[in-house]
Amino acid sequence: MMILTRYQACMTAAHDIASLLDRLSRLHGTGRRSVGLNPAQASALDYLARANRFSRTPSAVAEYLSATRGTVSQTLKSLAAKGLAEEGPAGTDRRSRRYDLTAEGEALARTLDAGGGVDLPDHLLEDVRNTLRQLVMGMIAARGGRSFGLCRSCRFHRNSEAGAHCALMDVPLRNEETTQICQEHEPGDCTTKET
Amino acid sequence: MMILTRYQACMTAAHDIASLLDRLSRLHGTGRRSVGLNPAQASALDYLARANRFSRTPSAVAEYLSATRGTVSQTLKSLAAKGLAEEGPAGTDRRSRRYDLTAEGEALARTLDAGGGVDLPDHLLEDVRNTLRQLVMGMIAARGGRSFGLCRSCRFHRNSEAGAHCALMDVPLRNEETTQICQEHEPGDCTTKET
DNA sequence: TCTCCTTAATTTCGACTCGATACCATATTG
DNA sequence: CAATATGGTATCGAGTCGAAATTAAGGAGA
Repeated sequence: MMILTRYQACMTAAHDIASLLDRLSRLHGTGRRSVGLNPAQASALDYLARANRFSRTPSAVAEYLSATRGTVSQTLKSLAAKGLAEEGPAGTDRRSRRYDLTAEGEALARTLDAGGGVDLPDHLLEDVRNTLRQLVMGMIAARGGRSFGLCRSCRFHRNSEAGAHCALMDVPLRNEETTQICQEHEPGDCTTKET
Repeated sequence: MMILTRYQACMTAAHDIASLLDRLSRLHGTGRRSVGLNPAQASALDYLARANRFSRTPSAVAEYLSATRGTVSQTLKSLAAKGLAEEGPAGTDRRSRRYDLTAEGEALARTLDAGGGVDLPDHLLEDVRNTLRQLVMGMIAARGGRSFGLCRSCRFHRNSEAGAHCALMDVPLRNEETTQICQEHEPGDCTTKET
């Protein structure tokens, strides 16, 4: 029984993982087809619900979802058409747009929680989460993408007595913003593993 | 820092996992767009390369990939048109078809190995594989799907001095068949964790 | 200020996926 | 021998996606 670990020459661990990811992608994708949103819209909605105000532009969504800006543009427009998001200017650059979720959008985003269909004992959920996180980070790093981590784990994050502060944008941060996704995130001093 | 494990009320581990799966799906999907095959064809090719002779029917592929028979029918036809697979009868039921990979198909399937873009140290790969396997099995079980495990881990698998044997189909098994995917697989006596 | 270059976003187009539906051929059951 | 179930296929429409072209705005340098 011990010889089983390499039971077949052509079945490497990497290949096996690729196959599992494949199946996982399909299971996950077909599971989400229920709330009136298609998978792309659901993904964008979920991201918008978790990203901070600097990171809700079409370009940021596109990079997060590994899609093109053109594709994402359509998706965001359709979310706006459904009344789930609102388009507006982002900052002083007048080319840049930002999509904020409406109240309905926020509500719908919360209902997507249970959609995963993951049904495992609690202690395994943590393992799964950490493993998936490592895997995502590895794949991101391999193709030179951004980490899209939480603001507070960023190397530009400062915490003074006046409150949180971003040293890159040089702006003060509201408290809840420090636990949102930021497109400018760069893995920091590792005081926390919630990247 | 210890309070971080539940840093935001709305961010459960299950939701976080769903989001990670989402991103993973997209990273994985966009990575495979290279060998002249589209993602669906690559998935089917990989499955055909690993499934035993009872499990290479359109219906089996459809259930494995969580797709409809209609969709899979197209995919398999296109693989045949490219000379990567051959269609033929499956067993005595004259409705049933079976797709076998050609030599070119086998060769191409092997080149898909490195496609995952997973770049992690070896000892982590095993962890990742096992975690993903558990996750897939959990999701399958939650929706009543089949496990599609390896023949030799099935509860119908018998091993006599005459060779391997399937107690469900009541047929003898060639040696290499015991390490292939079977659509009739039901998790067995757990003598091995390679399900 | 006037170019040249870059970047953000959108639009359009074609290839493709996918699910739904209807349909055909072949078992299987009563 | 019906009635029903099952494996597979064809077709259609909605939607995804990437590529390429376009528009608009910012920035750099002469």
